[in-house]
Amino acid sequence: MSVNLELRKRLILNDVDIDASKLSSIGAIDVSYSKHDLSTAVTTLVVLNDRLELIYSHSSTINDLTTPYIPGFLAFRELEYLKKEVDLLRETKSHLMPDIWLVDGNGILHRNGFGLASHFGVACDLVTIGVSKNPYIFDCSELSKRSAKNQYKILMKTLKNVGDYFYISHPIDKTILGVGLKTTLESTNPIFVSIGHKCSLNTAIAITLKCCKYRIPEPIRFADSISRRHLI
DNA sequence: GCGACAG
DNA sequence: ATCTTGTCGC
Repeated sequence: MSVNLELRKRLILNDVDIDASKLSSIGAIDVSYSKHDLSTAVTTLVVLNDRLELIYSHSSTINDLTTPYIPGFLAFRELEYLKKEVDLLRETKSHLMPDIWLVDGNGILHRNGFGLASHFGVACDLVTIGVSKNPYIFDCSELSKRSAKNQYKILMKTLKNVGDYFYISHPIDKTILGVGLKTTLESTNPIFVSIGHKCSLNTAIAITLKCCKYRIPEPIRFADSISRRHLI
């Protein structure tokens, strides 16, 4: 908990050294879990070039997973594994270090304004964007949760073209935390994009869109499918 | 007590 | 997250 607060002080919410028009590479990391063996998981780091082609991947098996997943505390479970993969890349293939990272989880679109993508960005000093497939629900009571879900349903119907989005604000202070973004013409459900670290929301949206051939951005799709394959 | 809640 | 199954479309 004290670690989180120390990291949070260093969070940066605007573009730092990022020129979306001349991105050379983009990275992603994903963790897949075994259903049969609760202590086993696989972490996969991928690097894609500016044409969204896979140019590097590395996977590590976790055999002693003990931390459970608790909603709102994803970073508590996954951060150490993401950090390990980045440290390894820095040691062995530093010339492949991506300009920007997509993280499977939210950035500031979070109860404490500091989700996994932000933790990861600050802890490793990387430019990160948070991407999640499901809406983050702030509300606690069943009643307000249901109304929040209904709100999302209504907002989803307003998305018509690729690149359309709706803002998601903090339920109390109303600050903008992220967007629900339509990434392909075919997809009914948006993805949820937020600032991770050292990146503005507009840049996060633009880069995420550039990465989408399908609903889920290519870097995350690659990391997800490779880590899942390693698990078998 | 049980299920739901980014993954 | 994980599992299954089926269905549609290229």
